[in-house]
Amino acid sequence: MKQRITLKKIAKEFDVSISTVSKALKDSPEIGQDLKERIKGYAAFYNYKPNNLALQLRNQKTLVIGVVVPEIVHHFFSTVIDGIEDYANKKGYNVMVCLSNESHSKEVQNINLLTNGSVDGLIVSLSRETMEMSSYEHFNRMLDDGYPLVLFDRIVDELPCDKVIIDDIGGAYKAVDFLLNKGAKRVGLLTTQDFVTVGQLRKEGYERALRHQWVEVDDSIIFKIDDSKDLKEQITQIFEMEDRPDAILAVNEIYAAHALSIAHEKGINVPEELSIIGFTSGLISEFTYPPLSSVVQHGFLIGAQAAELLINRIETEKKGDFQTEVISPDLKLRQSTKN
Amino acid sequence: MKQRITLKKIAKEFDVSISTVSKALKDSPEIGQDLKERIKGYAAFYNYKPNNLALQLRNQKTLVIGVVVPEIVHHFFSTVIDGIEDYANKKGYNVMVCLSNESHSKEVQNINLLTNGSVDGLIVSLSRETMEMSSYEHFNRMLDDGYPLVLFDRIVDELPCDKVIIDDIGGAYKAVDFLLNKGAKRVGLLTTQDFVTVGQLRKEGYERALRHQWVEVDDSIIFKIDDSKDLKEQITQIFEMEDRPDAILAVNEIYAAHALSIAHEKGINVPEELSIIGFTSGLISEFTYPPLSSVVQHGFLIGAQAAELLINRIETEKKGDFQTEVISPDLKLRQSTKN
DNA sequence: AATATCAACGAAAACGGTTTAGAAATTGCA
DNA sequence: TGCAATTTCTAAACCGTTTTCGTTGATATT
Repeated sequence: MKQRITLKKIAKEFDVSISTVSKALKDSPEIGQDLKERIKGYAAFYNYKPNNLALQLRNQKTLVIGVVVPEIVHHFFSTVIDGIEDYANKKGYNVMVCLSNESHSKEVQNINLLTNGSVDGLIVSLSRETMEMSSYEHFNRMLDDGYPLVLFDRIVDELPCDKVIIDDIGGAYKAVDFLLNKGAKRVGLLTTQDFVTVGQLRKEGYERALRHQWVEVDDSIIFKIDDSKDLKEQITQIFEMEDRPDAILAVNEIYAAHALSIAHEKGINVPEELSIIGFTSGLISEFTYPPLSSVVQHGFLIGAQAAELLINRIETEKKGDFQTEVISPDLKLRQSTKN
Repeated sequence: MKQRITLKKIAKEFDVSISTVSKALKDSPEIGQDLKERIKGYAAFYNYKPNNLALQLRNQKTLVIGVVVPEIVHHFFSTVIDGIEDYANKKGYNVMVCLSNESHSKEVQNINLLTNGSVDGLIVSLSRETMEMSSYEHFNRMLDDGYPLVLFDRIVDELPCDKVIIDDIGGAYKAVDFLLNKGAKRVGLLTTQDFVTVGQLRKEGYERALRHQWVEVDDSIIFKIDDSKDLKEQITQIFEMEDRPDAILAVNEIYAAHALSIAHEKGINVPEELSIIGFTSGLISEFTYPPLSSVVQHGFLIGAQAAELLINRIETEKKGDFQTEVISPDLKLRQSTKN
């Protein structure tokens, strides 16, 4: 790194003190007009920019917010980051992104690193491992240190902080309610293993919608995918059962898209014989055949909301009285349902 | 922000000097055993962590690399960032991501901000506006300041720095060559307007492959999409011409997916009557019907390569002798082509 | 007894900036 | 001429850390 120009160097050049230069560049009335202008000219010529680290150290704030997400190659998370960036930038903040890759230790490492002074606060979505282990000491440490924290999507009740979540129950309810209203008799659920919170909540919404219309919940058409096994194979079994569903709610886009393509292979007509709705976060649903009706999550909004909560905490230094914002998903109807 | 514990506070507590505390915590042999242990215990109890800003200021390095991309909600870019993160983390660096949103002024702002001391170097993919304006002074400034720069994908010859690009010509060549070998007689090109570099290069590869097999280039089946107009409408026209192509190379995933679904609507069989290959960067191609054969770009590799080049520059402080790494895309065959 | 060695710690500079309090030098005014 | 007021600048503290170079006081060496 070539030596950048500093106040000290300018001071030496003009044989004045560093503080004089500092004031001259800030156009302080304390400094004489001619000297001010000569200094400014010199600084402009050498493209002087104050060193951020020095400022951050002195001001005890960085105007940076840290973001830790399980992965970035995922439409939902990148949309959220987009929302965070947008709001943060408007407020003069920058964003530092770290990935946990679903690993607990990497998450701990990232949190510790960022809370060494590099940021003013953190927005986090928990890694899968962290949730499975229920191990949150790293967060307690940073909260102890006085760093504000906002959790989104993958949250946990134990941590005292602001949160932003999707109304998963409501989203699933909306979808199933819609399917029933369009005449579906046997609505199946294509979901994850039980320990995934999101899966639990969407199942809850699914069941509520059924009960609300006096339909009995039938566990034989609730399919829990094991991510460690072959996805296609597991989904295929759904269509090979004797009394198969006439509608399916899938808790994510990939499951929905696979269900659709396998139905296609089996010669099952969508949406005539089978309706499909998936939770979506990406672009896949638009381009399947037929395009998938979906429960769309507003990632951008979630990010913006999280950033707003965080920056409020940072700037007001208010502790306690934490809130949980709930963002409602919408039903986007395409052609995989009878509309 | 609650006041974090510092060396100074520990020093006051034990009534010793700051340097003594610093040395004690680093287990220096200069400090007596008992004092060392008492200080360490105290520090551990209060969860002491050295302030990063202070370290960065003193060491004149941040171990942070800045990334500026046009957008993050785009599978290609997020994959690249993933690759950058991966390599950078292995080398002990962290990543700060900023978005230009395709805007020149925002890009300038980001570059200026990051090169105020916050990072050790930058990885950038140019915004559309910057390319259209051919205005690169902000990069020249940062290069003048001695900051290393690596450009990827959206690059420009004028800037003296390392670069990482995709072999667009080769990718298009591979695809068209394959189509011809499988018996296609009229291979059309679905591309962007002329000013997009990527479009130009892929067209070049397309033409080379044709000429290499002694097929004449026919401008009437080179379709240049105008992004400001309706996409579907423009693509529909392709299938309404008298002598329509029997194969299409699309320069991106969206064009390819739309071409596929419109062909479907028109009752054109894929791949029997029409083969389609698209350049891809996302997940769409996997889930269309039929799944799209694609030219896949290795975003992760590109990111890792860019990070490697940058970190080398940072650590060796070598100037000049810049290299351009070319990453070759591969042909991923699915069912939209006769295989 | 004078000197060298050593263990254990402190002072101060350095990184690059801001800011408060104060000091010269100049001016204004009686 | 004398004093206050003003203009214009400097010194120094501060943010938190590392590191070089002392400085003690005690013990070992001759």
